[in-house]
Amino acid sequence: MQQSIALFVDKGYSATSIQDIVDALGVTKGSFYYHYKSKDALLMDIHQQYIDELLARQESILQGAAPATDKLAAIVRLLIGDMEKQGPIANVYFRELRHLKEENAKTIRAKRAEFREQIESVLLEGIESGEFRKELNPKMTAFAVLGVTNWSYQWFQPGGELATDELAQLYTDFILHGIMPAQSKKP
Amino acid sequence: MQQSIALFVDKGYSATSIQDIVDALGVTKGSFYYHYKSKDALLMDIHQQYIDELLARQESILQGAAPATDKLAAIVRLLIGDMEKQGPIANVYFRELRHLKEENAKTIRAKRAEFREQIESVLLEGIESGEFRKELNPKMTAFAVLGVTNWSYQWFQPGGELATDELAQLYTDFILHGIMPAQSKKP
Amino acid sequence: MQQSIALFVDKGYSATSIQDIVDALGVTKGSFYYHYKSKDALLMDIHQQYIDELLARQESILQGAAPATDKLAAIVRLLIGDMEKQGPIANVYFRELRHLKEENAKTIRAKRAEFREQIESVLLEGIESGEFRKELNPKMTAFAVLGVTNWSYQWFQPGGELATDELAQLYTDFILHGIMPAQSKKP
Amino acid sequence: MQQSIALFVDKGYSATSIQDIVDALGVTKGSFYYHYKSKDALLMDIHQQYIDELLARQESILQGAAPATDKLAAIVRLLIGDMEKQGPIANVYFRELRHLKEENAKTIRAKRAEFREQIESVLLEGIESGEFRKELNPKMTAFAVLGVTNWSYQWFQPGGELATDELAQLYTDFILHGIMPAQSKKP
DNA sequence: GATGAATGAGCCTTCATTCAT
DNA sequence: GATGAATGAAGGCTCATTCAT
Repeated sequence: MQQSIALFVDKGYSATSIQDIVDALGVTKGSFYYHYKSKDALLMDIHQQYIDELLARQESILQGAAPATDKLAAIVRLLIGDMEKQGPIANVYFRELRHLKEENAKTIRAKRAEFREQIESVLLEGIESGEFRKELNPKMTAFAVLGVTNWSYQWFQPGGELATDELAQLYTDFILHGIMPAQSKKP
Repeated sequence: MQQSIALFVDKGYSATSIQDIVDALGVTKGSFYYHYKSKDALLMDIHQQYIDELLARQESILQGAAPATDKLAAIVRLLIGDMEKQGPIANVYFRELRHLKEENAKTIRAKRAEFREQIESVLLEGIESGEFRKELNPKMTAFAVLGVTNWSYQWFQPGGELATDELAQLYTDFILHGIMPAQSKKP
Repeated sequence: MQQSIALFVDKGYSATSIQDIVDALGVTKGSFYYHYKSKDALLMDIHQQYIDELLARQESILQGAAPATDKLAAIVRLLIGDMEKQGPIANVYFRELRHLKEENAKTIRAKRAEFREQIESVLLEGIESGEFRKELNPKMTAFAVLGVTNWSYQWFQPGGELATDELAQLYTDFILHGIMPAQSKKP
Repeated sequence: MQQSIALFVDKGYSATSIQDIVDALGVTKGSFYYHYKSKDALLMDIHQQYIDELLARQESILQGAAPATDKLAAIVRLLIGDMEKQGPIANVYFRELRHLKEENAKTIRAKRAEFREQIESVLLEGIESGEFRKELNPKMTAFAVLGVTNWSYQWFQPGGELATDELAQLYTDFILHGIMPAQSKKP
């Protein structure tokens, strides 16, 4: 799975052949099909593993009694924070959904929506508590947050000019400024 | 080209065959190769057409003498504003770069960087003029802006609950709040 | 199609690969798939061509005003008479039905039943006219007739000790003796 | 073997994989190869078991001192009589000979010929004793008998409108009428 | 401008078989 | 007796591309 993720990141799912994968591992195609039912099943496994972990960690953030501001910051850190380890798998997750067969895609899309709706509910919480601006559209703002974080998987190079922690900090800042009322900015 | 873009959006470049394209048009493969040298050349044409128009329109925004705030808002509108017409081509542009052959990819990556750097320069302008917060990292902020806008191509459905104009307005708001100092917020 | 029939006769449908077929023709696989949608489609074509011709010729036999005895004899000659030309295709037809996909198999089974029922109707005609024995079970007798004729495709070698005409004569004789009343045998 | 026969009947030898067989049994492929040297060996076992029993039973029919008419009737009953139990194996036997490797096929073909020649000899016996018509060609008539009986394996459904006993009776009748002189028909 | 036919490479998948455990 | 893992060959099919007409 590790190897296949690396290849999918590099060339895309469709353009990566089973032969590419098994060559990278030094095994044979027959062996691949002993462990996976199909190329599609492999892609599904990748998707499921990523989103399931993400949802689990999001839930543990939501269960706490922290203010919405802190919860949102934690979610941003969750998404960006371990890009080093999760970067490749996330990359596949964000790009290759359409190559799942419809039946599987439906499952993943549902979990994807769930994740986004949890962000919406944190935003709503913050709006009601007065932490966030009243005029925000929670749904669109959730998409904006996801845009900022997820887009970084397209360009961020771990080990480049910025550490992931620093990026997470910058973006938390940017997002919180974007949604908090003018007078209540953190010092 | 229109048809091929629609198919690339739907199934991805690799998973779309020339046969798919010509079937959708009711012509034959031979005919395709009369007009395009290769599948790759078609993809390059799509990329070039999109980025060239974007750069041209960005330039005309930059040439004005407006404040940085207005310029940035104009760029956001440029990216989101005509999603109805440009949505599909943008979708291909954002997803299929990796399938260009290296030589072509280099060209596009250069223009892509140019576009981003122009946003950086607007941000810098705003920081210097005091319109934007001093502590911003212009490069990372440029990526954040692009994240917010470009990500919308992944989920936005024209004709859904929100018009593109409204989305552009919401996101301009979100972004400007994110980068302007607390005390100078627009009313 | 000729070549593929020969190969199917020799090795069976499943054991004959597309490669086998195109090798025998000196073309390439791509070429095969330009002309046939699938291996299954080729098999269907073979079935359809055989049964359609058979049904057409059977119909022209039935339309005449001849006595049932003559009609039945004509059908036996129809089945055995041109084994030289039709032998191979008939062989495939009798053996490979199960490899058609269900949808196609249904079509062929229907035509097959039609052919048999026409034989039944000739038998019934003969029974009513007193040409054939009253106690015959028309359906089972139709199957018996088909057994005698069709089985010969499994062992008959054209150019062997007997000409097809002679075989047709022998079998017409055998069958008519089998179904006519004792007293009315032909001299 | 039971399971494999059922699968061969359903899909054909070539189209049935070892995996299919072991799946149906709930064991693993390794286990199959502990019991059978190869797929071909399994097919040979099936053939051998069927023809050996048939030959043995035929021999016991032939050893009696009954008239040819009775012997022939007994052989017809032998072939059709226990179609319920023997149907599936006979089906494989009649269809899959060509998938034996040449060396094995030769053995089976020899036994097959032997069985047929025994029928020929009964026919000859009957012709000489005056039970059967003088002008019969014993070889072709033997094939006709086998056609009537063996073809029934292609369409007969135990538990359908007719019992196997009744079918055997009908076909004995048909065949004997077909070969006996007009004046000596049974009452 | 367009077509029909062909090609060779490559694709995903399945196969019969082997073998260490 | 049985299993799990592997293998190399082959299978059906699709692909981007070419080219004579």
